[in-house]
Amino acid sequence: MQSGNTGLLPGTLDLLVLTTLSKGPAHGYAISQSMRLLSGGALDVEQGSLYPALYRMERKGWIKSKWTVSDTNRRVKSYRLTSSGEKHANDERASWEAFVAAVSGVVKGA
Amino acid sequence: MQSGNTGLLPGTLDLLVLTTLSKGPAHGYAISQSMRLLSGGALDVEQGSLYPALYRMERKGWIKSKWTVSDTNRRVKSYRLTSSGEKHANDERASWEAFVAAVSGVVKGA
DNA sequence: GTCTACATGTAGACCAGCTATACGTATAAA
DNA sequence: TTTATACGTATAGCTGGTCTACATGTAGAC
Repeated sequence: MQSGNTGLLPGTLDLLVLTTLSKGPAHGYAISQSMRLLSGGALDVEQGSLYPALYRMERKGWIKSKWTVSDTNRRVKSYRLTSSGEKHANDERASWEAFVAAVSGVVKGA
Repeated sequence: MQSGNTGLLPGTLDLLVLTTLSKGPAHGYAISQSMRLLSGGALDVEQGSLYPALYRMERKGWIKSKWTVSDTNRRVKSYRLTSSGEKHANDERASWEAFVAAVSGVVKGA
């Protein structure tokens, strides 16, 4: 069961994850926590959304994974941003901002 | 072939259409033009996206259609917002704004 | 010895949106 | 008069990301 998102996530999840990773490598669980924290609790990305997204992005070469041990002493899969991913994140951020501006244009009237 | 949107539309299209209709009844083609105009050309909603969305929303009772004749002397299907649709539009706008704030929180870092 | 938080993973379904195409009309230009 | 173009509605079929729901397992606290 999720709390915050209302079907708006599609298309934004990649940007969210890539941005989070741009602050440094992290594993899946930590990424979801980080997103929840930074969004003030509004964004609650389920595992069933997050993990498939991570695989997808790794397939596309935007991120790379490596098994390590977390500071909580658990085996975790740590992801880091590739340079290709960094570039893609910038593109996505630009698109997102343009889109928000466009929607605002409509919602606020001309 | 579309120009502006990059997969971000899902979840926002309803809000866009309902908001457009909140300014007065309009037919499909006019709605798409209106959205393009108000977004400064950034939003280009294809017929294959718009018309199914209109049916969906009519099924849900948010809008109502009626065949009329446009000022260009053509048979057009004019849509108007119902009170239920108006309420829903407000809810969607609130969700959208909350979501934008949440994403901004992540993208801009805390 | 049990409970909770941590952590990864996947099968299956859902469904909105995209592509592509079809059909048709009013009006103006050639 | 025929052609072109903007106007206008419609739908079949695909794609693909996300959500639901479940399975599995460990570290540390109590």
